[in-house]
Amino acid sequence: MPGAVMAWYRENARDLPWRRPEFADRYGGWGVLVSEFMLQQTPVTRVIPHLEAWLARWPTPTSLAADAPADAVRQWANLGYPRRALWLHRAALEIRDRHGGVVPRDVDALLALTGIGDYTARAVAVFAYGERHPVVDTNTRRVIVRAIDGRSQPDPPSRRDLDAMESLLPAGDAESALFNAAMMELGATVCTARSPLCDACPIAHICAWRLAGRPDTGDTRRKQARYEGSDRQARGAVLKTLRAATSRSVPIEAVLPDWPDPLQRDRAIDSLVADGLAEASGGFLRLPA
DNA sequence: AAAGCGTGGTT
DNA sequence: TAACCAAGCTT
Repeated sequence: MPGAVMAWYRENARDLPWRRPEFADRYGGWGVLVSEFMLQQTPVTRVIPHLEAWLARWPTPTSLAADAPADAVRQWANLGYPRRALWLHRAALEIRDRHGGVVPRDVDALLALTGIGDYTARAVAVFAYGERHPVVDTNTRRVIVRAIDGRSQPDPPSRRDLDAMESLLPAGDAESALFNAAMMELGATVCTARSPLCDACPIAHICAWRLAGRPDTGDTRRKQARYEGSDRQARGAVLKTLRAATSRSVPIEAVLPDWPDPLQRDRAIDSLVADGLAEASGGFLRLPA
């Protein structure tokens, strides 16, 4: 299977900034690290412009570390999950203080950085430094569960995913990096969650799920909670006003004065402060200095 | 270990 | 239109 997927990838990979040879100098350890933070749960097409702007402003971890977390949260804009901006800033501090300003290539050192888990650590080690590790994201998990297990949707991430991918990995470093990227790409563009394009799939002939008639095998994934009216929506609205504020501090009574549920607004402010995404003092609220 | 965490595009 | 979906991580 790896051979067919890699051959398909060579012909069909999307033209993305970090894949362009002329941008290779921008996508070393730091460029890949920033891109992977942004890509955690945010679609590629929304990430690209923000990624280029971020790297233009902060071309190194040390340059980001020299600015305030508030600057990172503002620059993050509407990418969503703003604590990623906070965590990325924290990781930059850790890289400056523990690694001399150089993004580490060792998976365990990467895992020890704030905001980096099993996926991101291996993605940096493999795509930035060419090491040989299994890189498993939701796309790869979906391809594997369909092709091998014959089911329609993957289970939540687990240690087994890494083992399954490891057993498929080609022997060479460069080949294994290509295969990791190819599996993600196949899941992202062909073996999609909702309407897979099996006619365009390079491994349709050996796919257990397709050969079984694409049964709906049930979905063990968690359902996403309703957003409209949620605390998350309230947090998002509070943070949006803090980001937009021209003066850096906002009187607390001026934050969402007309929010339908004042208790929910207060809860949102408190939780943002608890998360370090906002600071309250003297009746004012602001992004973290 | 299950739940919480943004935002916007697609179906 | 409401639900689904998107290169996950932390507690």
